[in-house]
Amino acid sequence: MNPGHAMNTLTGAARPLRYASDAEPGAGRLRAAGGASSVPTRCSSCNLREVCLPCGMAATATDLLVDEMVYTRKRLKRGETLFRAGAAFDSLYAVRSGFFKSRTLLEDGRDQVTGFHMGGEILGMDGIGTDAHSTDVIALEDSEVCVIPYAQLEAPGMQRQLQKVMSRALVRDQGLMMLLGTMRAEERVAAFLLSLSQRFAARGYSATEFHLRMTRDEIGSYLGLSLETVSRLLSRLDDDAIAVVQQKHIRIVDLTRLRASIGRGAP
Amino acid sequence: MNPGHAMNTLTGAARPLRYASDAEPGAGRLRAAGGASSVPTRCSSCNLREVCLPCGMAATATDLLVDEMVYTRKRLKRGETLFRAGAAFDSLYAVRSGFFKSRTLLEDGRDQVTGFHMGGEILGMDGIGTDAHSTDVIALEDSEVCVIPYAQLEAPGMQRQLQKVMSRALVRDQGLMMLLGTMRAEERVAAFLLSLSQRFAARGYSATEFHLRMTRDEIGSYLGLSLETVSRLLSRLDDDAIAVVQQKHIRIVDLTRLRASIGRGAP
DNA sequence: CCTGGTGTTTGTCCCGCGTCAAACGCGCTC
DNA sequence: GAGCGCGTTTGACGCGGGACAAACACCAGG
Repeated sequence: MNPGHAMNTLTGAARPLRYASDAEPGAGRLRAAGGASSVPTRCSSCNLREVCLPCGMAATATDLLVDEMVYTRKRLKRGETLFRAGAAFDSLYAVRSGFFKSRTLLEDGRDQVTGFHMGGEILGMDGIGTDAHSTDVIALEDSEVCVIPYAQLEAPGMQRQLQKVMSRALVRDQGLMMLLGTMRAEERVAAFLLSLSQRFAARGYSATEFHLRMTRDEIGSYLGLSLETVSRLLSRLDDDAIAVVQQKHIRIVDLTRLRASIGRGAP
Repeated sequence: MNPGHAMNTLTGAARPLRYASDAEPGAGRLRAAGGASSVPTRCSSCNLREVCLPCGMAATATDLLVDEMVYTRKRLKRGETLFRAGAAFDSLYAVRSGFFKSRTLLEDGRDQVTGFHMGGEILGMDGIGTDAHSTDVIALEDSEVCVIPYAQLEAPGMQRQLQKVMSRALVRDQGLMMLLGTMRAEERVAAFLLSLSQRFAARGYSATEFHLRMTRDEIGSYLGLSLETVSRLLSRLDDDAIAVVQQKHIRIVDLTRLRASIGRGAP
């Protein structure tokens, strides 16, 4: 249908540019419920090691290194802030459990949700360049993170790994820019659901049935739409029997048609 | 006017999140015309060292290191491609002279310009995570880049430096997301011009008078607008005596009002 | 010089989505 | 259980900006 190389989907259909997933290809199913222990965490025994920062390192070379990595944890309750824009940067954070949003603000008061983050993803990379964070990160449910002091990230293997994670974040952002720049409202909502679906699947949860942790307002902000439009389009997906939408509970019924609703086309 | 911390401008007015600038704060004026020599380039004698990747390293520690860094160059003519989405990643590129656009495509044929790049900026970081590029990068005028083989980037200082550059790119993208997600057409065009203005200024060119290297279509794609809307709004800036617009030549007459046109407000 | 191609400007139309408004449902606390 | 508040849904309306179209400016080549 198009000359160039087939590339870059937000739909979960094909190649790279899976715009909202830091999860690695090879990441199988794994229960990510989060144990009860409150001792410092050892990477080698973490159930997220396949999707987290050290991911790939084991295969690479320094398995021992991963074994020895131990981080302190931090718990956050729903609504609490992990860090704020302007705050001094000193650590990265790996999400162990829970769900976060990140948010950027313009000085005139407008703000936008720039990402939603779940288990295994790395937060705080926006602070590396300037030694200060440029976003707020807020827990959308009770959550737990590993604190990774940046000064401690010296193993050369880790450096490479972090660069990979950052690079993937860049590619993810390009996907979001595509979404905001070229997609119509209906497509944005579909792409959003498909992205969540993929990411839940990569973490061992159902790809077709899940709970939204964020409000319509937050979805709208993320997608560059009003909350009413988001609500309307979710209702339409329900009407069209593509998904069952009951408040924050989503069940995708017809994944094929959901994917299809992205590639061009008026209702 | 707003509770939170004053942050994140796209306007050149204040703090971080200068959304389209990889240039460093301390980067003074420097003529970036590009010498005539065709020998391999030594970083220590490059006129872009203050805005390029090694920037900050000299101050940091390993000045010798920078002295010894030598890279091969590559020339591109207007319209030529530096790399394509899907191509194997092996090098980063530092822009020595000229002007580039990067572009992402969706498999249904839609594409979007995701960035414009000028002297001192680093291209190709999208490939680090997956060992393959996810964007096309194309020269908008005759240009020259330094080729930096990724495998060669091993000095720990360089690793840190690259992380900083990548982090800043992440923050820059957040700025673009804000633009695409929350700004009205008029604001987008203003923010775009202000961003260019800053970046030219950081490189020693005039902040108020410059040539656009890209077409209206490319600007529109970047800003999530149609080319007609871009044209109309540039005409309006001219009518309102905020800028003189003659084809691709821009002269900003009233920087204050241009900045003001971003913070909320109907025409 | 004229001619064709590409990029830009400007006009007209109209629809997608933002805005305003009202009613509803769920989960609090008391 | 009653009352309240936040989040969601649905409707009505209007406008910003996309789509289409036509005329114009600039440049290269014959």
